[in-house]
Amino acid sequence: MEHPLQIYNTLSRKKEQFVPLHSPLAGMYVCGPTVYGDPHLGHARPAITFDILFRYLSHLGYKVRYVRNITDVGHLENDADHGEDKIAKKARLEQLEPMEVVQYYLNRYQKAMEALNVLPPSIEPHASGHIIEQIQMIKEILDNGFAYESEGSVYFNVEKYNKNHSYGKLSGRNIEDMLNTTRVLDGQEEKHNAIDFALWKKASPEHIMHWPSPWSEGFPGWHLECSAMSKKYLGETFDIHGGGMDLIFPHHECEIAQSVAAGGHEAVRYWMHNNMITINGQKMGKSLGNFITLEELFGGTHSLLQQAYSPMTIRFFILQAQYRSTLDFSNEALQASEKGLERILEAFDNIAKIPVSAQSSVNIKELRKKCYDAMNDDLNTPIAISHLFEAVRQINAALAGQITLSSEDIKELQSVFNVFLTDIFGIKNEVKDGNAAYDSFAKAIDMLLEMRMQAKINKDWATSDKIRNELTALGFEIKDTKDGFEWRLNK
RNA sequence: GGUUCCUUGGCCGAGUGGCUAGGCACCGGUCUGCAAAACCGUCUACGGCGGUUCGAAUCCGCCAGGAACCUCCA
Repeated sequence: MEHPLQIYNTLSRKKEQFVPLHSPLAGMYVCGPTVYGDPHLGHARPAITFDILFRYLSHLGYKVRYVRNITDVGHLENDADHGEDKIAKKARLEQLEPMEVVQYYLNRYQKAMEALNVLPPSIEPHASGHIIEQIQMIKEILDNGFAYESEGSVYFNVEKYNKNHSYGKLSGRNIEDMLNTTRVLDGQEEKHNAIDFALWKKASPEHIMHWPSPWSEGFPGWHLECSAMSKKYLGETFDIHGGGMDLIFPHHECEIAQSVAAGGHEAVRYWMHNNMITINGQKMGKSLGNFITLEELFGGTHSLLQQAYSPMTIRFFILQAQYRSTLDFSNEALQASEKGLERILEAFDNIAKIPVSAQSSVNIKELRKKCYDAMNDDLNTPIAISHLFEAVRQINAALAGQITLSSEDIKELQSVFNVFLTDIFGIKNEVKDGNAAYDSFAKAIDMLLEMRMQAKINKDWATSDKIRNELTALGFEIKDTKDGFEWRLNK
């Protein structure tokens, strides 16, 4: 498995050669959603980014175990250790069982992910299903002296941990700054220090989700679930941990502290973080209320949207930016992606129609390597896509007879598009793929258009226009070409 | 206020010292009963000022503007 894949490690702040701990196995853990609301465009970014990584590592030959958690308990509102549990609040407001809320939004999340052609992870563990593992980890941290109990809750002692370890190494901040700048919030008196974070919280009487523990009837802190579940499924040390950049602090910083405090060493070898999707230059997110749900995007039902954007358009849009850059949402940008995607898919389809020549008049041998080089450079999908667009121009030129391609080169083009566009980028033709009846349906349309051709030959413009107009009204796009016709069903 | 980062042509977005990414839009052309589409071509940018260098979008400094994190957030 020789490959020069470099990935950017947030911890070292540089690109590093990816060498898994137990090749050919590779383990990756990515922070999944807190399922208390509809998935929005922001959720699509990490899902697609790490889907690409999952697909690419698999393509390179690794046996990848991809764990993406579901947060269904412990994630509090307002401030990390004091607000109401997000799931519980939603359940209270809608008079549902918390698990009904979880199941409802989880179903919607998974449906949206499937539409985006995001492969399901190998394991999708729920925080609430791993209370025992989390309690065990708290015990280890307590035994090692890095946590303290206070009124039924257990807190991580950041100051003590920082004496021999570096709290803040991932996010690049130092504890003194944080002691000076961390706000003191009401109800935090039971913590020794404002920067300490909860491992276990005693449940208040109105809190409906709680479990027994040695300290109180309560629930685990948010940061703990990822440490406990990654350890359970990927081991004490594993390869990649991913998530959004906004999780670096405090979430991932706390994960590092927890792992070290419990097991004596860090768990993660490569930390990867995707950047945010912005709207008008600002982060799209719940707290700002400026998010657009995926359902609204697919249906074009949000007031900011000029039209509906298909899941593949969204996917392609996200892949046209490098994952560590912010990506600005706009109708213009989405429409550009939609057009570009159509063009690339059409060319992909047309590879099969290229006339076979004895020899190629151009050299396409470098294409595959260029795509690999781009992917190996920290998953530079926009560069890889730009190479595919260069190939699109060659495909079109070959179809127009301006260049010639040998059957070997045509096969090579087909193969490169299959590998990169279909397998690695996960781009599919939304009309055709998975539609078993498509062929029969397509032949019926072809038949109608053959009749229109005949009418045209007879200069029977009335009939020819009638067929075109009525098909157009049904959502078909009819194009006349030099010696025939083309059509496409607009979604 | 602290920490970190960003500023590329009409829009999105690659690019880390010399070899003018790519997509979309615009404009021009080809094709065409009409129409639409498609295809081809064109458009040569790097916030401002100064510095380093034979040479800077790319390195350094200052200034301006913006963002993320420091509370939950992908």
